[in-house]
Amino acid sequence: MTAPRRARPSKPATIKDVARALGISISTVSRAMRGFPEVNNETRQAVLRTAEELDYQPNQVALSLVTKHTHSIGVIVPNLDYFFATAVRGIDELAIEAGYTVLTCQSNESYGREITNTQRLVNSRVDGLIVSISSATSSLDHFRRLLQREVPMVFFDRVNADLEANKVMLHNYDGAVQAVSHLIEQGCRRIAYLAGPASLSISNQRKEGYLGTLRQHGLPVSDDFIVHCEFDREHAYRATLRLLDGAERPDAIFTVSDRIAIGALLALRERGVRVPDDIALVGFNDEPVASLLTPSLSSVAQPAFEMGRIAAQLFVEQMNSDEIRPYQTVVLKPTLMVRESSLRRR
Amino acid sequence: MTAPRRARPSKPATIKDVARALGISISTVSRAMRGFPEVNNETRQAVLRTAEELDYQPNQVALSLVTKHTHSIGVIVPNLDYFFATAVRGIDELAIEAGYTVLTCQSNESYGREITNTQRLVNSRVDGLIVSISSATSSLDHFRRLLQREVPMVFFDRVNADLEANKVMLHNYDGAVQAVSHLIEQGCRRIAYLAGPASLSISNQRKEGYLGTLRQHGLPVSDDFIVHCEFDREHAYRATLRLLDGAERPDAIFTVSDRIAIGALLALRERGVRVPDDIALVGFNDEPVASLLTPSLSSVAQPAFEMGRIAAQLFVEQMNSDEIRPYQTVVLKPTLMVRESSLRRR
DNA sequence: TTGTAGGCGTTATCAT
DNA sequence: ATGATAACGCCTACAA
Repeated sequence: MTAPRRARPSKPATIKDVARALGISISTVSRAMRGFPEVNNETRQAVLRTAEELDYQPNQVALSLVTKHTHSIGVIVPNLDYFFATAVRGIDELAIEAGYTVLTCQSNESYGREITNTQRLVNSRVDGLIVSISSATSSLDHFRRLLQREVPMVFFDRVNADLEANKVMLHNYDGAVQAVSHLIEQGCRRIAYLAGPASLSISNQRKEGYLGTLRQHGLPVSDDFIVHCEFDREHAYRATLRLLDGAERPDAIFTVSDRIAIGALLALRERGVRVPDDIALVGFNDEPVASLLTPSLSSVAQPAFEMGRIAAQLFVEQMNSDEIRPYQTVVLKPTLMVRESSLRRR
Repeated sequence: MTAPRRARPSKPATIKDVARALGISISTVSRAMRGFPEVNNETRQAVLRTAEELDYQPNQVALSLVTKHTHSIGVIVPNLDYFFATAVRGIDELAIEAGYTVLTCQSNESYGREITNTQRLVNSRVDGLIVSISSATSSLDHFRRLLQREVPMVFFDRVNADLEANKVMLHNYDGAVQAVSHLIEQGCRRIAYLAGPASLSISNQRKEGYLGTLRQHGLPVSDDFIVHCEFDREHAYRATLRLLDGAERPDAIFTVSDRIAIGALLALRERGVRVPDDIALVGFNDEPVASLLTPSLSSVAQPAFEMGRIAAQLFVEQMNSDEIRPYQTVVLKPTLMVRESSLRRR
């Protein structure tokens, strides 16, 4: 009785193995593999056949060491919720077309993890980075260092104004304007804003849009109507309860994301507040869940997939041009999806 | 007027730069950096300081070429929906603890993309792969080749019985048993199964559980009550309409996933079928959306995060042991979450 | 304790 | 048309 044995593992064939098998030099193999015109046709055939037989695949690691390119893009996102998963698909799609492999890491909304991810990816010599900044990120030095080295970088969605780099983002201000204008049209006058972490550009840009719209319509603004909370259903739930227990009760809530809107909805349900009659509600992101809620949730849609594609597009362009090009900021248009949660029958 | 100029990009420092700056050899630097005991303390200090100043980070690509290890795991998933995103987080978490970087690729349920992803990751010399098989995958040769080379591989969720490798999966049969038994308890007798693609193990294992339970209760089984469709709301919607228009109408539907259950729910709503009174409904995966639907959706929960962690655990164990170990299959327990969609008031 | 030389798999340069 | 050789950045003998 012999011990169970698996097929003997064979190390991957190298260019040397192919050369030796044919009794020729590795340079010829290299040239044949890459389709250089100068190599004799019969030689080429022989090389290709032997490579096939030996299942020879060029070692990308060795190649990268020489060329300084890995044909890979490191992507760092705070999480993989619906929005980011969709954006990553967009990045992925264009990247593949352009011959790049996408390596996705999650920072988990952690500053430390973001730094670790950044460093590991860079040390693994990805050709560059596409990043959406974590909500906990307090300093941008880890990115600045790379930008200084001209490592190609594109930021998307959660960008920072101080960073000189290519960016793709939503016109967050306009998204808020659409949402709040709509609520005002529906007769709402005391509109609250359930914001995300104060550190995030998207939180604040949407806040500006919210404030601007209120002012434009001559509506009062109050700090009590602006509540910050984490991107998390539970936090949103509690924040909403605080809002309901405040001195003045709002007649509408605009939230920075659908996930937060859901937390709000649960709180409202529990308190027996009718939506939209007592309090109208508008979310942000237009996740598929929005249309499935009862009442269905009005939400500001953003083109996540396209945002990803464009980010990858900018990245590839930056890679391919050796001249120094000015940084671009692409701003995408939001679209308000009106549903039951904000439609008042009059 | 001069053209705008950015700070001059500096190439990353190499071990040579550090050595040269100190007038010592690179081997000493190498040893000092890695904390070898034999190196003189003053030398070590000097090296560390200079490395810091020059911002020297070892080039992982060069390192990999020597060591044959990249300390990275390639993960291939069909998509990044809630289940897979959660599982990837689980993989990520354990991998980071163990010092690995996770590179996630989506096959987009495409056989070709799965092959491409596999090849690219392997050519980039990831240390191994953690895979959930795409629904379109028709041959497993691309994986078999790697297994033969003893490339560490772990399959999860969508596994294949013919593959000799480590696996983590749900007890799908039991999940179906729980769901169907529950429906029978609720008085349902004509229970239909809305299955996913027939090529998938999870579809079929759940089908076996469904059939087994019906037989055990002496309930008739009928092919008309088993409908396959893509993992997609739209397909599920149409499949449900077909089901409703069949000769005999079911009084319950068990679905292979929540996404499909949602498609079914929309079809039922549109036809004015009351859930659960006319037709009870049970989904699979227990996505967060399940509890938010109206009626809230009963669903078989699976520990996605834990599944990911265990997959990574198996991977790391396989990496760290040089003896040939038998392949393991870890089977996790499902839990039925009962909600309104299947609870009949009697 | 430190330095030298060879090698990892590939490409590029210069010969032949 | 093909081959030899240096180089990429690092590690691991082995030598000093």
